[in-house]
Amino acid sequence: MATIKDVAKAAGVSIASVSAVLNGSGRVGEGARGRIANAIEAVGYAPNTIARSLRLGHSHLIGMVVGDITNPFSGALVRTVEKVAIANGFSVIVSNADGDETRVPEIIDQLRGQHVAGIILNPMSRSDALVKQIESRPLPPVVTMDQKLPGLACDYVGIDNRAAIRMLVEYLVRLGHTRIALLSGRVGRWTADERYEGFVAAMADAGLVVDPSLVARAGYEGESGYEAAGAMMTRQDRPSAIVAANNIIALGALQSCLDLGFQCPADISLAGMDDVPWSGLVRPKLSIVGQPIADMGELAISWLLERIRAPDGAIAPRERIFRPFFAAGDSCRDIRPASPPSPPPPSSRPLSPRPISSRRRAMAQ
Amino acid sequence: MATIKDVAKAAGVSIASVSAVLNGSGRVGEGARGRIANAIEAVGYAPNTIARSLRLGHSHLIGMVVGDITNPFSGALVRTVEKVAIANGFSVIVSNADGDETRVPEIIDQLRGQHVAGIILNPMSRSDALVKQIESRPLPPVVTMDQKLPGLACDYVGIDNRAAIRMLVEYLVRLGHTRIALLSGRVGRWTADERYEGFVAAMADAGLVVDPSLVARAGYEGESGYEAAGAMMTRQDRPSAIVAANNIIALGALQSCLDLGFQCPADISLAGMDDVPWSGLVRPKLSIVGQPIADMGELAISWLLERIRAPDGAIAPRERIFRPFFAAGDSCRDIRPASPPSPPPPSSRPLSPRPISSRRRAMAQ
DNA sequence: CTGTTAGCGCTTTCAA
DNA sequence: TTGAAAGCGCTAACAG
Repeated sequence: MATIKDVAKAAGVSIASVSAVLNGSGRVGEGARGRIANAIEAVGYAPNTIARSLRLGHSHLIGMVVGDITNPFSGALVRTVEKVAIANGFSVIVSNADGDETRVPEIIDQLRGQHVAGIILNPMSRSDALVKQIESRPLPPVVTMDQKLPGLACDYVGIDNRAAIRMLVEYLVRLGHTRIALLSGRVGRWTADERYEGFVAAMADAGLVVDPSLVARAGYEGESGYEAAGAMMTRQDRPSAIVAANNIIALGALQSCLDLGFQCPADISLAGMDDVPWSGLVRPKLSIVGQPIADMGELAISWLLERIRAPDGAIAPRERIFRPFFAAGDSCRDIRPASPPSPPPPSSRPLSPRPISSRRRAMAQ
Repeated sequence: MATIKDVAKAAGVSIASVSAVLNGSGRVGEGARGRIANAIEAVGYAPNTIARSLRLGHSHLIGMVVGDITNPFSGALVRTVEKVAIANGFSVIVSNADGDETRVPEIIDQLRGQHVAGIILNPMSRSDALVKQIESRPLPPVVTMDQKLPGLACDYVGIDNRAAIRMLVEYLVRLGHTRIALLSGRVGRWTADERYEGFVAAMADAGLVVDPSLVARAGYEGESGYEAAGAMMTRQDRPSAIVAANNIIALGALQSCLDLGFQCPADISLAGMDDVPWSGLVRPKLSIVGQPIADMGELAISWLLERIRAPDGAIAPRERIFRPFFAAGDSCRDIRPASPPSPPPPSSRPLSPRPISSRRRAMAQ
């Protein structure tokens, strides 16, 4: 591997000059600059970022902790973050907690060891181990997503989970539904708890009772949605509508209903959170509340880069709660006894039929 | 950040002893060992892997170059690779070429600069820039996926793309189709070329002519599939069946047909490559030829780790071509004049109705 | 404008 | 069993 020394020798200059050229400080003369550029090409030199990092005291690596890399939500987020990071000379280490929040602390220790310049963190929960670790160890700049981390001087980017679920519940209520089920993630997983609480509050505000047996807290995976929905749909007093707390659960629930021979929305109405790339092709098209992933990802990485560049403690903790958006599909039935054919959606964001490609782009960029 | 020096001072020993304890060389006495362990805990020491990497000449980072991180195919691959890598003490840097093969060389240079221990590389094409770079620069151990890189002493993991497309064509031919279109990726993109050639060969073997105007080489993105299919379907002599060279194209094409008011499979038959997580919920369910992603990812990272641990040049280049599998959906119509209702699928792999969750797992793990 | 040099934190000889 | 010291490749004073 060619080093800066080789370049210097090939160009007949000192390593300081090579370094200066590499870092753009204009202290090098035209002639030398040209010879150095040639030498770099000739010896196939690529700067050793490890040595540079050691010298500088920090790397140009950014750690990104996602809950589940196979969720298209994560993929879209990673893509956005990576794009901005690379444009700024940083690389991204993606760490996948694989749905298990207890893995977060060890992932962070790993990242600490890599001396990453900053971390974009979905903490997933507020486990004791995580809190303890964060309190006891120094951390690089951090931007949290999905869940706030109180007591840590970091930024937070998220959406209002309660409001999001509320939009879903209110939509269903307006369609005449009263017996509404909720499928959410496991207890202790932050967004799952928030969405659960939003559900309870919205139901109460609508004057409806929450049947505890119609609330499942099984997990964010497709299996969970499939099984929980199956259990509810095979009961005598099955719900008329199901709210799913994420995209994967919703798809699992839909599959379960179809497998059991139910029609959607004829027999069961279904509404979920988060967009999926091919939502336009899933039949029936799901009514959803989505998150502006690209905007969120861009803000998160921008804030992180600011923090990395700013002197320690110069930036006060910031937070931005994005507005979720509603997109009506045809997975929910109007079951009011006598009523106009269709109520207006609760949000201004229209859902015209558009090709999946553009919908995908809307989600991914 | 505490360094090895701080630990040494706190323990009243030299840094050499601390290092020895950290690395398990048993040259340190009991007493010293105990004091060092305490000191490490007391100062909250985490080894600086950057310094260690500089000293050792290599990092515990693995670079992974994917074609398009938003393609669920990539997500599943990353997940598998990362899981195995972490279990072996490595971290993964994910680099996204974002569909643009000309970005691969610079990505590799980036990774070289990071002094990654190895690279899992989807070269995407065999561009001059890439070949030149690979010939002229030293590279860490490499395992290529999707496309072989001749002349490089590395391993290769892929599938037989021609055979995969052939399965699709033969399936359609058996259903009585003769006017079959192909939507593939751009010219120069390896898998796209291979799949195109497989298509031509399979058509010839079936005694069918390839209508050049029914072959699109627009790109692997959903937009491409949408537009190309739209153009073909609005012609007078539209095809009776379309073969899509990847999952995203297939979904775009399906959306396009539906938007134009065509029924699938009544008006148009559609078959594609690669599974998608929610394939069970897309209506109609697509007939596809898939790749055993998890197996491929696991082999790739295992081979890479072997190469990283082996002395230079100790392992001869290996390659493994996985068998693609066929999974029948109901997106293809039998248009033979008088015939039995349905032909047997060309492969033994059954496609029973299964919940998306398990299908997802089948794809992702 | 250019070169010399002191470290960044670590591992690893080599002496003691 | 221990410690001193060299040096991985780079950047940034500082000296010329």
